[in-house]
Amino acid sequence: MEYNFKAIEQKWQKRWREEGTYRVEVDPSRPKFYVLDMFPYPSGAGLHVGHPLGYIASDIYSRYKRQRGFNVLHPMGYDAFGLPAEQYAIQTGQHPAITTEENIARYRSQLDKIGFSFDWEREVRTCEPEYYHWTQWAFIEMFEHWYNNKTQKAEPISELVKHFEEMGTELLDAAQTTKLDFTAAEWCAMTEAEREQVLQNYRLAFRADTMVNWCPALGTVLANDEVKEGLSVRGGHPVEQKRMKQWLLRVTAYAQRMLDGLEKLEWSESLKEIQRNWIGRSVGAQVFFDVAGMDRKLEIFTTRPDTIYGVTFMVIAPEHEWVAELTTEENREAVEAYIAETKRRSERERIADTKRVSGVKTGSYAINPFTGREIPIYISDYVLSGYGTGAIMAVPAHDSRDYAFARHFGLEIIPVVEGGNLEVESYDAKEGKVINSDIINGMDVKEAIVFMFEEVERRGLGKKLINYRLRDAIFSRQRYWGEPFPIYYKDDVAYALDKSKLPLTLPAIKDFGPTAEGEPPLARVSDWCTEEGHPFELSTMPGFAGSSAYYLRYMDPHNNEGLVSKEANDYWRNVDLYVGGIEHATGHLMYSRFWNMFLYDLGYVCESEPFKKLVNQGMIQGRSNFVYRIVGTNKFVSLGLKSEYDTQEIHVDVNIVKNDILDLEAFKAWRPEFHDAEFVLEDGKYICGWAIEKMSKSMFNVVNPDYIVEQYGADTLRMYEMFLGPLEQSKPWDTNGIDGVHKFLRKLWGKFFSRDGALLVNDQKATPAELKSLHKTIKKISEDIENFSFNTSVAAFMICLNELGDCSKREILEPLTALIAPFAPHIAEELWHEALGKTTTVCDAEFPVFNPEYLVENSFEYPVMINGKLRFKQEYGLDKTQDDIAEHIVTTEGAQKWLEGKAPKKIIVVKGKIINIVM
RNA sequence: GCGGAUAUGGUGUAAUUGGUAGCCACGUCAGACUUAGGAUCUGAUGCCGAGAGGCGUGGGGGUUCGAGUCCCUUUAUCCGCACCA
Repeated sequence: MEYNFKAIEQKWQKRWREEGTYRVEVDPSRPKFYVLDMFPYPSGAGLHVGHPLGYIASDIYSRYKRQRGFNVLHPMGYDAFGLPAEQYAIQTGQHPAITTEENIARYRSQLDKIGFSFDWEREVRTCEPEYYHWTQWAFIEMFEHWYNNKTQKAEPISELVKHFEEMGTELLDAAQTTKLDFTAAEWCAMTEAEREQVLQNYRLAFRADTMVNWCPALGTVLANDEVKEGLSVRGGHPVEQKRMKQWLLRVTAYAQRMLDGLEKLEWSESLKEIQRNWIGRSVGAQVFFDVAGMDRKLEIFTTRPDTIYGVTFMVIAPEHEWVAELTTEENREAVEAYIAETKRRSERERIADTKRVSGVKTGSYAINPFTGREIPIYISDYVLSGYGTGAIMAVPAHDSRDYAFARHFGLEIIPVVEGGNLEVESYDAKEGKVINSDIINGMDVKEAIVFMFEEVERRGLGKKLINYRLRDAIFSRQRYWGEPFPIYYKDDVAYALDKSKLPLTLPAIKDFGPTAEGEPPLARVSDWCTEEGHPFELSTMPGFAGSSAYYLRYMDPHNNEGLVSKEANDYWRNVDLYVGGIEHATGHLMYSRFWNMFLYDLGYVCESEPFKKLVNQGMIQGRSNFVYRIVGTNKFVSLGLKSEYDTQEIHVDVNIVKNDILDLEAFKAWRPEFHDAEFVLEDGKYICGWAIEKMSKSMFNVVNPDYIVEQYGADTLRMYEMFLGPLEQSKPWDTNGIDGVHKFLRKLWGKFFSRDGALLVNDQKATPAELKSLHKTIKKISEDIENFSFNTSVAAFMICLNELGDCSKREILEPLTALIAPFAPHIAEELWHEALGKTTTVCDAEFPVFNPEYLVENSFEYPVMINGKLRFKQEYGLDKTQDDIAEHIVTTEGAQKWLEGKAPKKIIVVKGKIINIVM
């Protein structure tokens, strides 16, 4: 009987579905384990062979944990709001809900073929009102809370209002947009609109008039992580800076906690480093500089107060609020021209020529608080308005940008740390002896930094301060296909909708582009307002809104009372293993942590971090194939002969190429223009060229998992994807080689059934060699799964089978079947029932336990002296006297000690020769 | 510029964590069975060399009895951040 994967896989997928094999419920009697994949955005192109890589790995792990006795939560759903469906809608008029629905159906059928152990009854879709109800709910909660830096947690806005009523801003330490100062009396005198204006300065979800990333091509604003090098991540359109009134999330409030939280997480060091850089904490000092002839103090931020004696000028950002005041009459024209030019330049241009030095004098002077000297104040766009205070003290001797600026404008350069060659470049002195600096002369830099932090405070010039690079997340999008904001306006004052009115459902529309006035699509909906006629917010939420708390919803997906019940959350807690791409490092993974910490503060969830362990699977690239057409003909020349002709390289569909050999008939049938193609062959074959490229339709290198399942079966696909290489590594997909894995599964089958279908499984006793082979494999597989080293697992299975030869003993095959079940569940299930006669699912078969006794002879033992002879590691047949050993000893010292009767720690034997004795 | 990662046969990779480099596959070659082979099975296969033997983990240096593994240095590729004061 042949291994009929098609029949087997269909049979078991159907049974699993009918019997609800993968359904899970809260069960306090068993330990839980939560394995999560980053849910996909269902694009129109469907899944390619790269998408399931992570799903397969997590599925293996889930099945393994289940076999180890854990109650495993392993859900799947769809991140269904987003730009592509909407762009498609704008072009075709097709409602995004419909395309999304179709795409989801396609994804589902593709996923089902691979045999995942998902509990589909817990499926969530972010675009469904029952789901986004809780996205909107969380937004209202954020709107109704502020962050108290003193208690380090979110607190209700009502508490803040009480504080204002009692003492104004006195003693308040809150996360805020700008620092406000008012008394209780002033607060009480404010109108409702004025108060709301003030509160927006503290709310965790708030509306503010700020500089935002505006993408004209997409017609929307974007968050920082959605912009890369001045271009939108999606689509690669130019992005410009624009001042707009937008909704934001005050993620900066949680900057320190998000930074600290990283310590406890089992994430890759590189991913943690990306988040650390993104948060960008830096410890420095705020220092106030007097402005000559003005009752003004210019505030700057510096991490190097020790270099203050080397400050010879100051620079403020063109957007700095005091530009107009600091500019003197004779410089006004130049300053205004410079600011106009800065505004005109796009973000991309600015990034492109960071080398260019530009700036103008304001005409004002500041006074160096330590030297008392007057120093000029400049405006330049190398100082960013968004970081620190938008003003810097320039130390040209020890900062490359200040140096370039000083050189360009002929400003004085005073070295304050020994070393470097200031004729050529600045000297970034992180250590060394301080010079030209009065009170700190002779100190080491490190010492001087500490001293100066204190000195600045002592002299009342400023204080120690921590700055973060992290920005608040811009949360509104001028688009249609997203969650509506549960916000309405009365006289332009924002109010949150009552939570009992949720969900606020997205109205159906026909035209998905912006209005003629440039308003978001929702402006077209005439009755987009409350019952009282107050207009709703027109923009919708960004993609990351729906994905920020989906892992919580899976715990309790059908709950209509809350996001997740306390009971479900107390049991499932948080995600034990999260598998997904590293591209979400500064987006989804930051927002999710923020969102979760906020809900944690409010007591809705019991864990402060959402994802305990995270594994980043690599990207699967495409492997393209080429044919070479002789220019001007319809004749194609094989790779090895192409240098003899003038040829043109053409991408050819990889699905009609096997092992780089072109299927000539399939090629002719592929496209009409190749119908009459002729070929120049080598050895009767047409060999194609190849290259590693991104997997995409236009390169004809997309491999559909459906096709692989059709040809080889899901179990082969699963094992081959793992066999391809280490999970974390990016690698090209290459269908060549899949035969090896497929052959292995057929061999496995052949252990249970003969070709004519006879059952080979017998009850003979296993030999020590067979048991050794089995237990070596059990040990290896257990370790590999825990380490996510699935590629070596597959190799271990192959070795085991090779070693077992034609052994068909139940004693060996039964544990082997349970061992391979996480990897190849269909064939394992079939063998489990049909060959081993089991009646329960292999998914619940106990994972075989490693018994070291079977491996004893293989272990490294310490040598034992018996009658003057060394008994040691029988495998090498050693039976040596002390003298024999002395001859082979490389370290005389080791030999000496050994001969003196001391016990060696380890004896190193290579090719039967002792090469070392470690004492 | 800063930070992180990677580099091993024709290809994907492995190496008990400092101990016989190349496991397991793909590919290639040879053989068997076949009308046939893009099927199946068996064997060989790092490179040079007829052989003995020599050389081999991007390059150079070091530590060590012993280095793919540790240290220094250098090159290449990939990724992240980037006028962040």
